[in-house]
Amino acid sequence: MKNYEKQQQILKAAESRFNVYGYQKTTIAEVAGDCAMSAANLYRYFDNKSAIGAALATQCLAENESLLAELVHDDNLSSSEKLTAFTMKQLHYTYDYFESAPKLAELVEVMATQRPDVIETHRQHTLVLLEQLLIEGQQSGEFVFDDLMETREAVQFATLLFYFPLTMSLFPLAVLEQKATRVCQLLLRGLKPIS
Amino acid sequence: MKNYEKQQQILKAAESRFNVYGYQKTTIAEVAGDCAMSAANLYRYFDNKSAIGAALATQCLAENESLLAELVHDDNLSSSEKLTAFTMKQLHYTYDYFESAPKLAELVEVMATQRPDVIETHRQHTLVLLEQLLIEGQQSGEFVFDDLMETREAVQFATLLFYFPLTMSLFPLAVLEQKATRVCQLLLRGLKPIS
DNA sequence: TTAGTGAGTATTTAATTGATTGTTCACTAC
DNA sequence: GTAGTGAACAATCAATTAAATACTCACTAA
Repeated sequence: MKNYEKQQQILKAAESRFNVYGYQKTTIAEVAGDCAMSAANLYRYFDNKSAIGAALATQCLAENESLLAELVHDDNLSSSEKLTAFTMKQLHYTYDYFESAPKLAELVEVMATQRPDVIETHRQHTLVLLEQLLIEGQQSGEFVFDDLMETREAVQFATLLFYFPLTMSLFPLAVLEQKATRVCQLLLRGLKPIS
Repeated sequence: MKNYEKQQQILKAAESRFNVYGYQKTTIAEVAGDCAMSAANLYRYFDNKSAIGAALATQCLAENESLLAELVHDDNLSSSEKLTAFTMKQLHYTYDYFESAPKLAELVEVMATQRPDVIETHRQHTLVLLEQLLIEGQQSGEFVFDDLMETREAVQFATLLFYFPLTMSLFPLAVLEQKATRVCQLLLRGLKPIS
């Protein structure tokens, strides 16, 4: 499809701009100009500016999700190790992002208010990954719990703070790492079979 | 002390104003006027506007702390019940505050940026209460854990989200209650002795 | 029909300015 | 010395305006 290629071109141009100048400071006209087209024509490929941002944010969050999925399906780790690594990976991913690409972090923040569905979808995806992790642990006898749905949400909420953008600016990374480790330890004790 | 009484008078006047018009929209001149003094004279009792806000916020947070302390020292509850109730109480306190006194909630938000020490002190206080709760549970044999300091912080961080002002606007109360219950259940399983 | 455009509008943003307000200080009254 | 004040200053806020920008549409070219 020609359409798809044009969309990708636009997204690429937009990403470059967003990276350097930030979401709010780049104009549709500039992005269109980079693609050698008029602003009006760009609207044939995206409904509005938010849609471009949402597409990029989704892409960026999907990248994170695939890293997490890799972890969940890693055969060299126990389920306990995976759970801790899962939280740590999200923590580091979020933290590094806010350090190395603060302008793209701005994008995520804008999306959080303008397109909460993007963030919510991502939360659902990580919830599914967490679910897979828990099921695997249960099947191997490493974890014991009653209700899968309740447990996955309990784990997510208990660790949600560690990849909340706001938290990143409140505590230094070392502190967050330490606390996250401890929370995971405690959660794991709660998931282990009563031997 | 005369000084102390004047301070209290000022705080009372300020609180009334803050409650109705909010922190940012009330002026020092107005508060001073309510106390039948000039703005200049008010500065003999408080260094600046933030100091008045900080004093009120501290007072407000101390009120919450005393409710929590009551809970921790309640003889009719098991330690497990206390831990859940502890989290729930903080959740409801924060939520109700943002519902019923949104203007005072604004005060807390302003303090979070202008006077983070006020919030941090409150966090330390609840940490001490949590510590007492855990010690009691350990002594009664209801809880088992290695490191008290690590555990109290793990519990606090795992439940911190439930009384984060930001969270209040992201999820409805019913959802937060449900998730908090589940997180507490999981944490309690981790604290229980391996029987 | 599909890809594209320039001109136009309505909504956001930015800049300017003027008024408020937080804060200080020299000073008075007792 | 203690409690208080009005006047002055600098910083902040509000209102107004001007400019930029998101988005639409009638229209063209292939």
